[in-house]
Amino acid sequence: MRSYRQYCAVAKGLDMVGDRWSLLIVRELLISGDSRYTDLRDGIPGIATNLLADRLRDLEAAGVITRIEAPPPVATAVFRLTPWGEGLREVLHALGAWAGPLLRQQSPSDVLQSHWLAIPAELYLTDHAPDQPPVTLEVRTGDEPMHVVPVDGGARMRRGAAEDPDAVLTGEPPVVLGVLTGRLPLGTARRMGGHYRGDPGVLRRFTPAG
Amino acid sequence: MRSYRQYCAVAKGLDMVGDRWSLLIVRELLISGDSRYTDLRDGIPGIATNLLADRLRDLEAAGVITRIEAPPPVATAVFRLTPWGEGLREVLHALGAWAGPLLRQQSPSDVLQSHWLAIPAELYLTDHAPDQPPVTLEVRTGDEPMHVVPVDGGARMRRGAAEDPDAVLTGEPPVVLGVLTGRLPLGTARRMGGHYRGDPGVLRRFTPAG
DNA sequence: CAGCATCCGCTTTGATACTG
DNA sequence: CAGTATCAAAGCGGATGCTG
Repeated sequence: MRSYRQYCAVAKGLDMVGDRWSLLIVRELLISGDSRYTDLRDGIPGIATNLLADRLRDLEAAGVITRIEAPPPVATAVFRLTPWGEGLREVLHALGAWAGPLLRQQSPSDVLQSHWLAIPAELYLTDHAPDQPPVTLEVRTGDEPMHVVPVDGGARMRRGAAEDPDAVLTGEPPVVLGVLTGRLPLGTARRMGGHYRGDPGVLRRFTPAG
Repeated sequence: MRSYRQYCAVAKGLDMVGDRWSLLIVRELLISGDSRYTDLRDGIPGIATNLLADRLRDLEAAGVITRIEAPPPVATAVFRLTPWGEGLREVLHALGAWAGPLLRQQSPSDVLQSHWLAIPAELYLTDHAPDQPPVTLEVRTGDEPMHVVPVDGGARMRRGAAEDPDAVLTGEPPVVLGVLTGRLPLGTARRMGGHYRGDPGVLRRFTPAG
């Protein structure tokens, strides 16, 4: 991207990550950690392979990511956020929180990968009972199951099904997201096709307010 | 901008404000409030006039800004952030904070408008003595003077010179910014060409830590 | 003059094909 | 698997022209 050439923090930040696709690459690395080229391509549907290669070069040159070459036994290289690149978490959280209302309806042409929900969900999820034994909430929507677990005072949303979930939340993505963010009471969510099985306390432990 | 077509808060946010120049328009409206077309053009050096018109249309269609038509006595229309658009303040703050280190050196080709400093500065400035009578710190760097005043517990950076400043900070932009963010002690700043006149308590009242 | 719209050369993107 | 190569289409940047 051509620099804005403005001595301004916002403009300088955009010089680094304002290119199309760049922040979505950062999103994938924030959610999934170290990723191979094909992991990134799969996690960012729509990106052209040449642009992915271009952006990875740009982001590495900017110091946002590093390319970790594989250890000798013919493995494959992975990409990782630098500590500075990790600092973009707050930017993506702010942007995700701002754009949250746009997720209330889902366009038919929108692709959904369940792990993307981790960004808006973790913004709202907490652990209201950190001294209690840990519980697991499985979330089923989109292309793969996810599960929420308490992690030192907060909550994290991880990929995959839970081994022995204490509760399971199912439904269309906007409904599931509404429940997780505390915007939709369970009763309303049920009327919208949502489904909850297990101890309601599990949900209350993680979600805001009521 | 072509939509990413991903059911993801970050992607949806970028669909709205990910176009080149869009967030710089928001920056201007956040710092300066209601602005006319030419105010925006002057505050965003480098933007082509047709692109400014395009982006204003897009942002209005997205619900980020509104166009306020002038009152009858032939005035001129102004652009204003909607309440939702104001929510981008947190995004720009996060991005500005992340990109802060990039402002430690100023490239000779960078344009500087002093009011842009308000974003990184206000991130760090507070009012440590809200019950004391208000004081004013004038900041002279770049193309126009600015001044810092306490505003209910926090601090705001406003355009223009102060009427009767209690202290005046002068220097090259990276030095002034270093002092305001608390990164550079005054002694170090002086060695870098910075200049401070007035009660040192005024600076301490606003800046973090020491 | 403020507030655009049009035109044109250039760069970036998107889609697909191909390669080590 | 991890990219590079190619090329049409879209977007950008800069200049200029038009309209109240």
